Amino acid sequence: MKKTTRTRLGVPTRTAEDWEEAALDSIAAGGVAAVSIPELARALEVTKGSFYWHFTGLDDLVDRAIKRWDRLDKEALDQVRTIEDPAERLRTLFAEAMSATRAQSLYVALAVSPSRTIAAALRKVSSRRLKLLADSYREMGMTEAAAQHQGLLAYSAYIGGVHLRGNDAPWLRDAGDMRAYVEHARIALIEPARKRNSR
Amino acid sequence: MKKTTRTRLGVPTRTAEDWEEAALDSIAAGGVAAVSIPELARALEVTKGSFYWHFTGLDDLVDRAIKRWDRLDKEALDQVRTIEDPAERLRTLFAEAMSATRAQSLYVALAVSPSRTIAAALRKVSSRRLKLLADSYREMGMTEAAAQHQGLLAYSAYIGGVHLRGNDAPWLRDAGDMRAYVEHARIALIEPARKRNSR
DNA sequence: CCTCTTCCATACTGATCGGTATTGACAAAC
DNA sequence: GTTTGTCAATACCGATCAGTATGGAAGAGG
Repeated sequence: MKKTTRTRLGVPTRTAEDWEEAALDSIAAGGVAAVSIPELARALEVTKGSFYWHFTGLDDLVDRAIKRWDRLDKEALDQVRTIEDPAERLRTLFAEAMSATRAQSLYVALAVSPSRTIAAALRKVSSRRLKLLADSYREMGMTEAAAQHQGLLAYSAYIGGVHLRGNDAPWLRDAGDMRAYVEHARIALIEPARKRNSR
Repeated sequence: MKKTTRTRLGVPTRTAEDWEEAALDSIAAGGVAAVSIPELARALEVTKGSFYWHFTGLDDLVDRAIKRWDRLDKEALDQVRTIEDPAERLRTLFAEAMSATRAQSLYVALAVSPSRTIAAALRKVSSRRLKLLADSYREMGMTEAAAQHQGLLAYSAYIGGVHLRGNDAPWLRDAGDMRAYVEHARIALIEPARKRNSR
């Protein structure tokens, strides 16, 4: 037993993380504009009284939720970073993009936000992923410039893959076709970097 | 002199197209949730009284605005379709993605909408672009399956490119670097299709 | 058992939105 | 000049939102 969670009438009390998680769900579903305190309160089965105990206001919630997303993304990326073979690492990253997790939906949802702070957080996450991609290509023997560009291209394909999975698109519905496509993408985006110093 | 536009106190009266255009601007800037009748009215320098003369309600406006976007996208694509060389056609498409027009921003903004009708419109536009891409690759000698997958990959890079340009990202700020990247993408996404029947 | 802290409920305010109804001003047609 | 149709201003309604203020119930610690 670790930290004993506080309870109230049997059920555990809501934490700030609960609100942040609910906010991230809302953002992923309908964008930052869709985050509504009463709606989140209904989802958490509490009232606004709880919210304003944990947060100073809506901006506070959004900020901390995005910081949380940033942290989760970093952890997921650090996990991928442990894969030593750069080619396998790249393949894992791309396959992850086609799995359509909430983290991916969050990215596209935040991409259309006019907020400056959100745009900054987005740049931070993008930079991290771009760096991992470029590093991987560099490890495979590409020159600095080529690795940068190839990283940008792979990242574009990554984001585009998230889009393709969204909106229950009719493409790649079949699991076999999906595997074939991922293999196609691997050949197109990873294979050319093998044993080739530049382009 | 073509159709004499109606005027009022010297200034021309607002048309439904004016409202649709303003709505598309709002959608591109902040998503469908950002479309607000009072705000659009302020931008057009009229009041809601004008809006409800042209439209039955907010849904009506959004529907017709998206139909307009669909039409504009089709026209832009038909223009590209006139390019006879498939390789040059593909290069034009990709360069267009990196120009970050409003049409591109609209795509990503609509991608996070939970609406069914918007998702349907998005699939329609995507299918059209995917078809053009796959057709181009097929013309270059790729097999049906390879052309499909390569079209998906190019489309992903296309969408990702729009993302990269958005949010005033720090990548590819320099015009020279941008050209170098587009060239890199061309080599990676178009060149492999030359004189190769399959993959 | 008593007290203090934690967490939430309730009740309010002001602002904004979508939508309706009504009226009014201007332009064009006659 | 009169009429008719087009477009917009104004006023209003109900709903929903962010935010505040305050009271209260339950758990934790003594």
